[in-house]
Amino acid sequence: METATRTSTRRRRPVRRKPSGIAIERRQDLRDAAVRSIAKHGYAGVTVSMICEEAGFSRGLIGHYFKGKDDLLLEAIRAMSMDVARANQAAVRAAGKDPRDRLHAVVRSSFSPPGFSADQVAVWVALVGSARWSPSLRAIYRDLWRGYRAGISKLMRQAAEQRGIAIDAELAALSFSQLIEGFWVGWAADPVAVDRARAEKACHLLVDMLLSPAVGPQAGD
Amino acid sequence: METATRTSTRRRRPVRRKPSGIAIERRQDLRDAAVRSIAKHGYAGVTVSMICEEAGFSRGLIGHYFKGKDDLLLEAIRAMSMDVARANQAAVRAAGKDPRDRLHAVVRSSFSPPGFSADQVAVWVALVGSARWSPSLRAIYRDLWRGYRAGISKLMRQAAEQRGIAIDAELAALSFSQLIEGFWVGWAADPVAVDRARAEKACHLLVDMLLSPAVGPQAGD
Amino acid sequence: METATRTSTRRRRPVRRKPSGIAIERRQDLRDAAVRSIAKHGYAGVTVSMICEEAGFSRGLIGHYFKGKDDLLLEAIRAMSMDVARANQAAVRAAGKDPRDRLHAVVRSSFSPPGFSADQVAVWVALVGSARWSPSLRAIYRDLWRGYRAGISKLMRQAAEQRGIAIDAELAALSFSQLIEGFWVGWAADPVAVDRARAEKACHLLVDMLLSPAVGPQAGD
Amino acid sequence: METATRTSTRRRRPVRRKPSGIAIERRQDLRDAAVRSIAKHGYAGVTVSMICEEAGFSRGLIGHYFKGKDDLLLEAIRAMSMDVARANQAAVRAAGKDPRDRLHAVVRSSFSPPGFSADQVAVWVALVGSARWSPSLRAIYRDLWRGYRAGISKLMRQAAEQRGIAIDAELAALSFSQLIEGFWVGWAADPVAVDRARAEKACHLLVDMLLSPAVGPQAGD
DNA sequence: AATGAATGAGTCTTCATTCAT
DNA sequence: AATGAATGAAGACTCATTCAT
Repeated sequence: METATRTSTRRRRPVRRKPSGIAIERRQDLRDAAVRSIAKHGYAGVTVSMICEEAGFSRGLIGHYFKGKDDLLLEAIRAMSMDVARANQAAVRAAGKDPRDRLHAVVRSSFSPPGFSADQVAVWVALVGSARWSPSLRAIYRDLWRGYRAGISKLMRQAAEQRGIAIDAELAALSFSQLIEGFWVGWAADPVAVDRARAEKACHLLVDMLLSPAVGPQAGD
Repeated sequence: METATRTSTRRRRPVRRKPSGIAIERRQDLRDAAVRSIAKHGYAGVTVSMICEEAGFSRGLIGHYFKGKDDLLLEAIRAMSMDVARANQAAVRAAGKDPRDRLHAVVRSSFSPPGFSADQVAVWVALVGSARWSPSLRAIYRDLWRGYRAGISKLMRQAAEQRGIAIDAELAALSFSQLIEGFWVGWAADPVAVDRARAEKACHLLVDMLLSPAVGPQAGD
Repeated sequence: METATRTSTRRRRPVRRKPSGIAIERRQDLRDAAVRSIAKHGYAGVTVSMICEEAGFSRGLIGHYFKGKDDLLLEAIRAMSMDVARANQAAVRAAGKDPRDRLHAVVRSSFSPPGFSADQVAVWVALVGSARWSPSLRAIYRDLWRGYRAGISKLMRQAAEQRGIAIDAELAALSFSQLIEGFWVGWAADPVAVDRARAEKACHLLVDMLLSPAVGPQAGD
Repeated sequence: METATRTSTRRRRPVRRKPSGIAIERRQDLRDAAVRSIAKHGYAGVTVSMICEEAGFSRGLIGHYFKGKDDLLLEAIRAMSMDVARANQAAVRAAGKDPRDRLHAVVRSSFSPPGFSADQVAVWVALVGSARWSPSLRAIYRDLWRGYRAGISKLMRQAAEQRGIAIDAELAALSFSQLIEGFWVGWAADPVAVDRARAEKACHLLVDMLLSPAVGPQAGD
């Protein structure tokens, strides 16, 4: 229904705004439930009821912690993205200083927990399959990949320099990121044909090939 | 080749011919309109109204030619898939006998019309983003890729034999297919970062790397 | 849910837009049902279900003929307003040329059908009680009264000139309009205390008093 | 006089005193906040959250002091009505003994503080616009007007006797009350067209006209 | 064969109320 | 006494499907 414009006068200071601990917890509960629900039913198939049931709360609760369904879904996907990104970063740091080792660490991280799980891949595929038609999802998607590729690109450049070869690091990073993404979406839809272990192996191989002298993407091609 | 977009020149309400001919044509009209609608609004965002309006018919018409919305959408995606497959096959045949040439021809075909168009990629992404949660879509997806990979695998084996190298042709085919799919979904969501020409270049490069002695996936690794 | 922006390409001409007779009829049905429903339950108390049931249709029908509940309610109130205005105009025309006769005719028209009915007064009161908080309703309200007062003001001026007295015609018209409105809202809430016949009598009397020499609102006071 | 708006200076969370005193004060706080909220959002648009926020308390507090939302709203409107009535009574008393002076004092009181304020008029209009559909509101409305008219009627009779003219005092009082109410609702929805000062002037004029010999409502007409 | 009118199920959202702390 | 977390009912809206013309 149409609402009048707020002609605010004499409003007292709004009652507390600080997310009060429990609020943070509930938002987290709902985000997690949303991730699981998206994984189970797809981005379009998920309903508020499903999420709340999954979280163990009543339907109306969502309104207390999120502006609406979209807001929650977006936050859930953002959180999942950040989890994946964090897992990669941790893997990189744990791999030592060598750029080539770090690249292989990213590959491993991309196909094993905590950066890779059935739910995470499913939500990622849901994101992929919706980003084209939703500006907000698209923004999440782009930001994540662009940052990711920048990191990979840097590692590629370092690894190439170290080995004394000249490569198109950006193109290498693009191949790297898209091969992983290709395996993710392929695995989500057909985990039999797109075996996880073989996918990882193929990615390791790609790194090796890209960093082989006179074989990888020559700078200035 | 018959692409979905080619039909855009079809006139509304064509003059009547044989009843059966009309039926075939109507189904075709609706399928094409469905493809365009999915490309425009996403798989979940498309409505019967949109499709019928896009096709130039009234809402109720769909019931005369399809069991329902899902039936139409499935057919539309199936048709799109077959168009893409046909384009690849034609490209392969046109490339001559050499298996390596044929692989490069598939790459070219994967990033240029008639096997590659904005609508086709969009619908493909819609398929990818829904296949996990729809048995029917999953079946379409799997059948297509499995057949595709079988063909690529065969070409990989032939090319390797020809060059006297031993490779894991299945793994090579898997990498090939998933890199292309990775580029497709990346391009759909971020065509700026995932440039079409560079994507194609990266795929050509992958073929070359895979078929390089002592670099590609060694059989028995 | 979030929807993508419409990237229209190749859209065919939309299928017919002409309100097809039956559409006009249904809109009318729904408008009438809305007026009755508002009269029965108040502006805020009315629901889409009530209106559709009152009209004898299913809940979903409203979406075919109106943008939504607000749209329908607005149209209904607008239509009611115009009915009242038309009734007044007809009464004025039927009253002959004399401006004083015409003013009395407006009074009569304001308290007898077709310009006055329980439903019309109820809807008017609903409008009065919501206009302050709804820009759209306010616009309807203002337009109607301003036009109304302009007409009354003109008649007042003519009647005064005819009788050779100088009055503040605008103030007279304002008094006239607000006395009638006061009686309407009073009658709606307490028809026993605010008797229709006595209300009409009081309004006739106001006209006479306003047009009495040396008693009414002197111009330039 | 106690007006609804005067309370706006009350501090949030006053220091505790006697339990009963606190309870009285809380009820008062909530009543005042309800009046302001109704004025701001309309009778139907007001929510418990709004009122509690306006009062500076948490949502749940209302349950401690009122049976529910309706109970609070009713009390708030009742309080506002009584404020207005009290303002009129005070004005009458302050005007001296002359009945005609007293009537003019009521007019003045009806268009100036503390009997007239934007919030009070707004809440009054909310009452007018809901009374027809709510037995409780209707009762408040009727009681108030009936008492009011009885007082005006008495003054009218006295003033007429004093001046030696015979009038229909009830009808005069009805005109008086409904003209004022008409101006109130008109001013609420269109304060530009229904100017406060001109409204007051028109009401003073009505009193004079009603009390003019051979012009006003003759007893026995 | 084609239309578009009508239906009703499904979903999101709002919000008064309850209640444990 | 006060808070705000949680519930669940109610209502608006969308849209696939049916069907009379």
